[in-house]
Amino acid sequence: MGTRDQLIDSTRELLWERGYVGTSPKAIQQRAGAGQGSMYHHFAGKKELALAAVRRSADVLLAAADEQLRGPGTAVGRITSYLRREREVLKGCPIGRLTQDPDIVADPVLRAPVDETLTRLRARLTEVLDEGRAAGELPDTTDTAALAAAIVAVLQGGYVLARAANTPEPFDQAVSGVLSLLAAH
Amino acid sequence: MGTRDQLIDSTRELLWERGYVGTSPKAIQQRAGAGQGSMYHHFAGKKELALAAVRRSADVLLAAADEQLRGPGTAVGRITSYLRREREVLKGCPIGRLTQDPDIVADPVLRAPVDETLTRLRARLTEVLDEGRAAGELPDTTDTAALAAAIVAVLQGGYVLARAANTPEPFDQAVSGVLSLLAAH
DNA sequence: GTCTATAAGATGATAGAC
DNA sequence: GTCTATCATCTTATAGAC
Repeated sequence: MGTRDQLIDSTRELLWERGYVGTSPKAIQQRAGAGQGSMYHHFAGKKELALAAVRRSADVLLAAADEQLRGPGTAVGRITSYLRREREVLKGCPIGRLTQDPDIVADPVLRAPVDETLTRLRARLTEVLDEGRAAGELPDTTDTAALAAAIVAVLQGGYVLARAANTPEPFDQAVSGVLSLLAAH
Repeated sequence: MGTRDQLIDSTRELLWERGYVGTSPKAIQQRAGAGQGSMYHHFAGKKELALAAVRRSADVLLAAADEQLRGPGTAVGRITSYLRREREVLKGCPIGRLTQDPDIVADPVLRAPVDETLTRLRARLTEVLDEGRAAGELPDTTDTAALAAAIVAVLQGGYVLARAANTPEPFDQAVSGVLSLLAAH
């Protein structure tokens, strides 16, 4: 792996752990084992590097979601697999966490990939729910877009509760809560 | 209002807008209209001031939740009122957002009031759901603690989706999604 | 209680040698 | 491509006058 990729990966880790405001170019360089000159040769600055890192993390997130959502099984079964998949709950969501970063949200260029990722994730879940509704798993009256938003929100909010409590328990509870509602629907 | 209270209120605003890492003592002083000497006279430093600010915001949040949750009406009706209450969605949750702050989560003293607030909120919702279950609004088999976690998670995650999209729409969708599941339950 | 002065270290880059 | 200065500014205080 080249120095450029090392820099991107180190930035991805640090953005996940500390956010944009909490991540300094120096910290990125140290983790990547690169000097200042090297970093500023490959990237114009912190912002450009963050953009590359966020885009890569977004690709990874959507690919991981596809693994369960595009798999075999019923719609509700695939969504259950997705929600129950193993996660590093206490680390939170590498994309969702960026919405709490003032410098990310205030900058249209940095916010764009965050927005696009979560919007696509909701769209993908909506598709799965549409299939489930067509197959009779869900009532004809189901608002699939709203349900998709609720499911993604439970994930994102579950991370928040788990990090507050310093245990994955409330995340698991939230997932169980929404799944039992879904099953009874 | 005294200088001390001004400092706390300015810190509350800045923690909400920029988080702990993104908030400097200097910014607090400027917003409060106080000098350095004044701030360090009233508080030992940034951490102590943040602790006072978080505790006050926590009190406000729980009192606001009680307004709908302890009001009249059925359990599901009160929860609907709570979820549909007017909110500054794009600003996010002043307590929940702190879970994305590495210096907050890493410090047991700073994390404690965040944990306590969200835990109490879930407990309060669990009580309301227990009443609803006893009154026959919900099935006897309902796991009220899990449902409470899901409801709080939808709020916290709804904020995340709204901030990513820069519009309250996905927040409202997520709330609608969970409420329609709850109604059909 | 509030003010100004001072300070060691971090931040986010730029410049130019190699 | 990578390295080592260098730099202006910000950060988080402490010290002591008023």
